[in-house]
This record gives sequence, C-alpha cells and structure tokens, in this order.
Amino acid sequence: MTKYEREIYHIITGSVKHLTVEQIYMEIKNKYPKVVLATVYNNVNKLWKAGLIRKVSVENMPDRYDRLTRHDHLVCQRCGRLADISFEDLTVSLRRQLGEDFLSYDLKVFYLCPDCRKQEKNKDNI
Amino acid sequence: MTKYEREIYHIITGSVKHLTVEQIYMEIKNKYPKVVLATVYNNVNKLWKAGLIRKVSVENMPDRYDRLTRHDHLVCQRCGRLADISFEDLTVSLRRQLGEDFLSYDLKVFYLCPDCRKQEKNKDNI
DNA sequence: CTAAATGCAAACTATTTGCAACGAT
DNA sequence: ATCGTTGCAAATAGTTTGCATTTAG
Repeated sequence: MTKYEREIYHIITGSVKHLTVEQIYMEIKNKYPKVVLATVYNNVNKLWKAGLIRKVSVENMPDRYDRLTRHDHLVCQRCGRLADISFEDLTVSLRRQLGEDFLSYDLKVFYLCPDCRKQEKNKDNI
Repeated sequence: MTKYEREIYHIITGSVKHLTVEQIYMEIKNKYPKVVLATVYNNVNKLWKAGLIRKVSVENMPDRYDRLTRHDHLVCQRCGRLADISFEDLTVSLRRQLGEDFLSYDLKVFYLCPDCRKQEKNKDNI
C-alpha cells in the first residue's frame, strides 16, 4: 500500500460518512497539498477493485465510498443524502430463495430526509 | 403526453429489458428518424420524475430504465448485465424494522453472469 | 535499478442546458 | 397567440487515460 492508498483507505473506513472522490481529495489535500484528483480516483478504484471498500451509486449523484461493515442505506429521494441502517441480514434468505451463488447484495431504502420533508411542507403551505 | 413521451414509455414498459437512453434512442429512431438524444433524455427524466418508470443505477454503467412492476435485480459484478428476480417483498418487514415511513426500496443482488463465469474459469486454466 | 505510483493535461462518457424554431391547442 | 416540446449545439460533471517524472523497494 502506498502513502495515498493507505491515507484514502483510512479516510473512507475511519468515518461513518459517505464521501465522494472530491471530498476525499479535499481532505487529503490538507495533509499532502500536491495530490491531484486523478490520483484519488486511481486509488479509490484500486481499493474498490481489491474489495477493500464499497462504492455507493445513487441516481444523479457522484459515487460515494463506504467501509465494508455490513449495513444498508437510507437514501433521501430528493437530495440524495445517505444514512446507515441495519436491516436484517438477507444473505441466508437470498440464498434459499434464489439458489444462485451470489457475491453480495445492496439494499437501498428511499425516503425523505428531515430537511427535505420540511421543504415539502413549506411548499404545501404557500 | 407527447408523441415521444408515449413512445418512450411504451418502449420501456413494454419490454423486460433494461434499456439505456442510447438504446431507447436507437429504437425510436427507426420510427422517427429525426429525434435527437437530448429529447430522449428529457422525456425519460420527465417520466421518471412523474414516477412512471424506474431508473436503475449500477456503478460504472450508464443508467438504465425499467417498468415499475415489482421485482428486484440480479447484477453481474463484472459486466453489469441485469436480470430480473422476484425476491420476497420486503415492504412490511422494512416498515416493521425501520419504523420510518419510506417511499420505496431497491434491492440488487450481485453475481457473475454465465458468460463472465466462463471467462473467469478460462483465466484460471491458462 | 526496476517497477509501480504520481502529477498533469487531455480525452471521454453520460447527461444537461440555452435557445431558436416548431407544433398543438 | 401561447406555451410546452423539439432539434441542435454547446456546456458541464464525473471519471479515465497517456505519458513523462518521481518515488520506493
């Protein structure tokens, strides 16, 4: 593992946030001011391909990265904000129902985050 | 609904495929040769925002569009190919476990599609 | 000394936007 | 006549790539 790889790995896994490449880049820049965005992209991809981090894709949002610890996501339908949830582990039941040997699964639950719910209410009252 | 909107809606919902905007565009072009890509994007977005179709985002893939009929997806980890599956409906149990009033959910199960599995095997044998 | 990682710029893909012309009410 | 839709071109966002240079083992 190189300096940046390790750094990026720790930024991603040592936080409960869901950071975009841009955000990771900003954070690394504090410590290593001459890093460039492409390097972050390269390392993040390397980590992802090595199965060390998780990539979270949501429609109309840049990809975000996450630690592997088992959990699911609550996604705001409107602003894309992510929050962690721990719904029951579906592995066994997927295996039973699908028979397929699958590698992993990804469960996203859509909702309106508190902020966006507020905005919706305000709209109604106008 | 305009001509294109209706057409696009039928292309998406009348098939079990998971088409990209590019593919929808190609298909429409047969019937209406002077349609442009941007129009397809606009209409697909309109339909999506109206809640009439589903958008399927997978890492490193262009977005694909799908009918609403309840089903989940099997996603090839390697080539991104999509297949439909009907895993048990999680709505009730999500509501029970999360308490949150959520809008919908999205379950993707990753696997290696037959083609990609073959390729993996070939690699091993070299 | 070698191989891999980095910085940098340019390229690319997917998608969106602004605007003038068009078409349907 | 008006307003939304289309065609078109240009812009943007996110991401990847090629290559010369640097770095680490």
